[in-house]
Amino acid sequence: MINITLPDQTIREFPSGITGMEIAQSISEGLARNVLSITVNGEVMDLNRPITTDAAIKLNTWDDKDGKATMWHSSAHIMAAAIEELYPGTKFGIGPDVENGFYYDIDLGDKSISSNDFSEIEDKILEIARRKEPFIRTDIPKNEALEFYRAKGDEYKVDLISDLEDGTISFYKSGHFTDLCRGPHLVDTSPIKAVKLLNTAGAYWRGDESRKQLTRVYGITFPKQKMLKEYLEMLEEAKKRDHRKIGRELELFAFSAKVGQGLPLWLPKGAELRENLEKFLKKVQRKAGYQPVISPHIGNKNLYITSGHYDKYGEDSFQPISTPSEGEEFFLKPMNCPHHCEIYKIKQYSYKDLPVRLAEFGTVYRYEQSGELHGLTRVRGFTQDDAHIFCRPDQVKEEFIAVIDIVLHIFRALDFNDYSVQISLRDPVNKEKYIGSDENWEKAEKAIIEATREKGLSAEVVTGEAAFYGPKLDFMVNDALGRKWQLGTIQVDYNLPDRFELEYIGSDNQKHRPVMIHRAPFGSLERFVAVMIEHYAGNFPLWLTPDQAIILPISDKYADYAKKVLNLLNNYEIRTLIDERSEKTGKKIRDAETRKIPFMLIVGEKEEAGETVSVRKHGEGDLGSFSIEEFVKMVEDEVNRLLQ
RNA sequence: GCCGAUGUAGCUCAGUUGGUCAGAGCAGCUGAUUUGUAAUCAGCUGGCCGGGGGUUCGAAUCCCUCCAUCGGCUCCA
Repeated sequence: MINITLPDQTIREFPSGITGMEIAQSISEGLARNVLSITVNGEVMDLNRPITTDAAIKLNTWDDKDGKATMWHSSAHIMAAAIEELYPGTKFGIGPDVENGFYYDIDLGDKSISSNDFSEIEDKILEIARRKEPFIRTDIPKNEALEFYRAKGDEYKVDLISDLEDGTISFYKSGHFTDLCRGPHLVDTSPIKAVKLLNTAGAYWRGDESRKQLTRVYGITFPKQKMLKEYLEMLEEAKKRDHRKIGRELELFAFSAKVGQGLPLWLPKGAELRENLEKFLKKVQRKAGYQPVISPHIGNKNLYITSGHYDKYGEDSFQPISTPSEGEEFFLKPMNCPHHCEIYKIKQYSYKDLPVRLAEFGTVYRYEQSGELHGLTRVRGFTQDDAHIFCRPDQVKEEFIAVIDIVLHIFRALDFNDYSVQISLRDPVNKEKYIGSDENWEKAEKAIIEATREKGLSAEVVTGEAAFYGPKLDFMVNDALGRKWQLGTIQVDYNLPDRFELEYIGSDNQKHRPVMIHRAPFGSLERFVAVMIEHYAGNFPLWLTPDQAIILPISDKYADYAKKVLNLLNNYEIRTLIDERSEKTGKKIRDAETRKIPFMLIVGEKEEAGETVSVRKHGEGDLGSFSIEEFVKMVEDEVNRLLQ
């Protein structure tokens, strides 16, 4: 007999060799019907694998992440089986589950699949699912496995197996389709009740640009038809929040092919929004001891040779601008840090002067690959809320923590709760990608890890994601469709101070090298605004929104009073418009609601007589009659409440 | 950059197998209306059907190419 510990810590005795499915059946009929996989001592396994030792287990259903993962992983196999039936000769790469569904990378030879073919494949998947094909696991010695795929002519699987350690390799067979796979899988295909193929994409074999591009087919499955319907509705809703759509509707920004792709044009409303954000951050930074600086949009090639950017990115940048007579070469500024290093060098600093914090909303230009451009989140010209802190080595941790505080303060003010934190370290096996000594890197990475721990942030550590000059702490958020974007970033850098030979005079009257912290809480204003638009679905907080109120006169007769109200509100610095069209009030309200203006002030006979406004709040409705002073106070109170 | 898809008025979209197929709604303009909490009525303007080339008696529709956009991949200082 073995002891099985259930998630509620109760321990039950079972005969050795019992399976997950049998345990589920012993608990309840319903659980047995819904269970998808089992986690045994932290490892997700097939429900029909015997358990032979004492173990802590968890039975995973659709409501568990691991249950969904098992379902989707198995679905990928079924999709592959369907594709193999419909497109004989297809070769298969990898087919994992992902956050929302699964994909399979396939090589169709000279054939291709497009969304027109999806319904045929979906039907075939459901047909296989209904056959209730069991997933049968077999372990095969490595050389036999290689033989199997060599005979089949599937070079991708041969490639995968060749990289595996010698020994036995597990395979799963369902119906006619056998796949190299670690598992785990469903007991059989029957839980798959609804399927939707989402899109196809090109994907390089093993993520390597120099290798062949396979066709990646994305799909998602559900145990109930209704869930698929809900998922598709959710996707539709998410699309409504897309910043590209709202940006057009609210006239925030636009692109022009004539100006150039990836070069955003900020329209008046968008510029207002952005300026409000900038004002907010400038205030925060001034309080935190930052000094504004301004540097030009281009810089001499030598500047970037010194910084190392030329070596690293010179080839992939906008190509240099040459002066007509001297042939001197200049680059469009891709980074502010080299300029800020030179600003630091203008003056001699004592150890008592540090830290020096130089801040600039610096617009930078980077040649992003055309296929990478995406609305405002990935552009070729953007403005960083950049600053560089030059400090003594003993100040690094304290300064780093202060920056984390600024980022968190900003996220809190903007109601961004759903972010993740990532520590990006150097890839220790590919050191040639980076500049600087091992010693400097170790110090920098240690500083980030310690500061993050001290702030109690739970950060994911990813190696190989560091900048070429130093490790980073990145703040990531998801967009409406779940795509991850990096916003704030804080980087510790011992290398650029070396390259620029930055110095300060220590208490020992000797020259010392400062440490640099690169930091940008928003990251890029463009990207930040994009994410903000999606976060608020265009309903910005009152202090940020371009237009805070709109006055709606009932008829032309009250135009004079409306203008009087406008003047009063302007004096109180409430951003206010008037809708003077000879439209009915209902129409004016509708249009103001569509424009997502927070307050509508309706003025007619009563209001003029009583020196009041009738206030309607966006999305909420009529709030009743207010004197101008009362309304102003309400606006100010709300702004203060949001910004405190 | 790569794979795939898309591109019709400012916006959202119709346009059957190439043959009155250049349309609708909203927006805009003009006029009427003077309006009380999500759409007043009427009239009108507006498009080289992304650009260029080709096939055809004839192309929004088929082919080639370029550009842009969308979904991914790769990249992201």
